[in-house]
Amino acid sequence: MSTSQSIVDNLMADPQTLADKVFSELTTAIVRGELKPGVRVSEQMLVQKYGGSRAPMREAIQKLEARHLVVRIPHAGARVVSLSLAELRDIYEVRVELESMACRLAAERMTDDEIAELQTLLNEHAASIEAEQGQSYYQKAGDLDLHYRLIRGSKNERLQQMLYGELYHLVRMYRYQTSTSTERPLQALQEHQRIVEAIAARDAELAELLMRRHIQTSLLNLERLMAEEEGQ
Amino acid sequence: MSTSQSIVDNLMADPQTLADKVFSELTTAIVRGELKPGVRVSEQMLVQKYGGSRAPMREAIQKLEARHLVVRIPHAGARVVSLSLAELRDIYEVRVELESMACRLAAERMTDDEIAELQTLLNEHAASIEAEQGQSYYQKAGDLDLHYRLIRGSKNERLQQMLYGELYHLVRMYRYQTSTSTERPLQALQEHQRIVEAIAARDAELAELLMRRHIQTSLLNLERLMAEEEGQ
DNA sequence: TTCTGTATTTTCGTATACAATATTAGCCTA
DNA sequence: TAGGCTAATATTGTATACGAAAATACAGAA
Repeated sequence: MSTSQSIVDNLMADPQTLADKVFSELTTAIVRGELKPGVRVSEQMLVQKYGGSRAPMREAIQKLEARHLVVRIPHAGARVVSLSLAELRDIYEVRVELESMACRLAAERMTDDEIAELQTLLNEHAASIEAEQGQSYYQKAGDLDLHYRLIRGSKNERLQQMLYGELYHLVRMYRYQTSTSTERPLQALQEHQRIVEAIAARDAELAELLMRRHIQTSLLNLERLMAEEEGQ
Repeated sequence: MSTSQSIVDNLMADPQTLADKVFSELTTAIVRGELKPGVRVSEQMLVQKYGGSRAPMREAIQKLEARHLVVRIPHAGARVVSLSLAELRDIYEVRVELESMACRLAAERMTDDEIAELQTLLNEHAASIEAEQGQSYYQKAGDLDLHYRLIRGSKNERLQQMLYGELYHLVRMYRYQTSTSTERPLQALQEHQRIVEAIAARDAELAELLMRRHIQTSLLNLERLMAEEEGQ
């Protein structure tokens, strides 16, 4: 579990340029909900916050735009992206397809050692839930950790880029915002266990199916939470 | 057929800024192979070519990076992306999944009118091939046109963004470069016809399957062409 | 009070200048 | 002659300045 946080949070190992550093920090801020959807992100503001001049700030904002974390309008500036429920469904629809695909490929391509590591990871999660010490944050980190490993297991670089770089930030962003409540950790763990079992059995089709259902369930969950939040 | 070219080539309707204009032109240049893979794209060079100052050129290059059309290394500059066969396979693997998904959704979500337009389009293609007047460029444009319409038919904005913005430029780039030869237009047309038939019958599963095969065939074709070119 | 048109202010798009880094060419040495 | 080191060059990263566009505030009229 010691590596979970780094895998989840460290997205840019060594920012060689100021623009990259700002981009990296802004990304985490947005994903964590410290910068809320719809909030303006002006270049001047970033200069005051991070120092330096406008040029690198502008570049950072453009990088955020490329990852769909902000929306930029010519001459009008950038705002933190604000997704409608319909857009979130679109994202999940694509995510389901890509991640279940990744799962299928993982079942075909992961080495036996890598699969063994998955099982170890799940045991740790189980212990963590049993002891109820990890709390929801670590459980979520653990959840992400497994998903990341499976995606990596697809051995398809482009697929990994699309899932990490395009979709996951947005998904995480809305999960952070909605799920202050504990997010059915036990059920999720059991689903994970079944998925890993299928992979261990090299049953690609089943693994794909189970992952598809797993993510669809989490969408239903997210919709419920958003509806509740709306109702408040 | 009159709209084909605009759909295929016009990617930015009205570039409100110089950076966007340069980005737009560079994109077409790279996709058409006028800027070959591996070629350096320096800011100074763009200033000389398009006028203006470095700032907007820099921004254009960053936009290209976001679309994976150039690779940028800090302090070292940008080069037109050069894909290995393995990377191209990764891209196609993802494309197969996303586009067959789009096809499935199209079968479920397109209106009857939209489907009727597909059939009209195919008739035009058939006539064009019969007359052999269109030549390979128009046939390719027509091929793309159908794919674009199906993707739009998915009614999933994010899916469209990913296919257009992330994958298609790269796919087209390598198709332009390899396929000087006529690219099995008749066979492709027949495959298209079957796909549209399935959509008209609202048989989503079949439409998905046929599209999957269609793209896999085109990958095989591309690999053959690249191998031939390698051999020269 | 609410809407609209205008003026002010803010912010962005672009131009230019300087600093830091990587590339390249040339020289020296083995 | 080949390889490595050094200096010159070129290119990028950043800073600052100015013009243009949009957001905002305010005043006046309905």
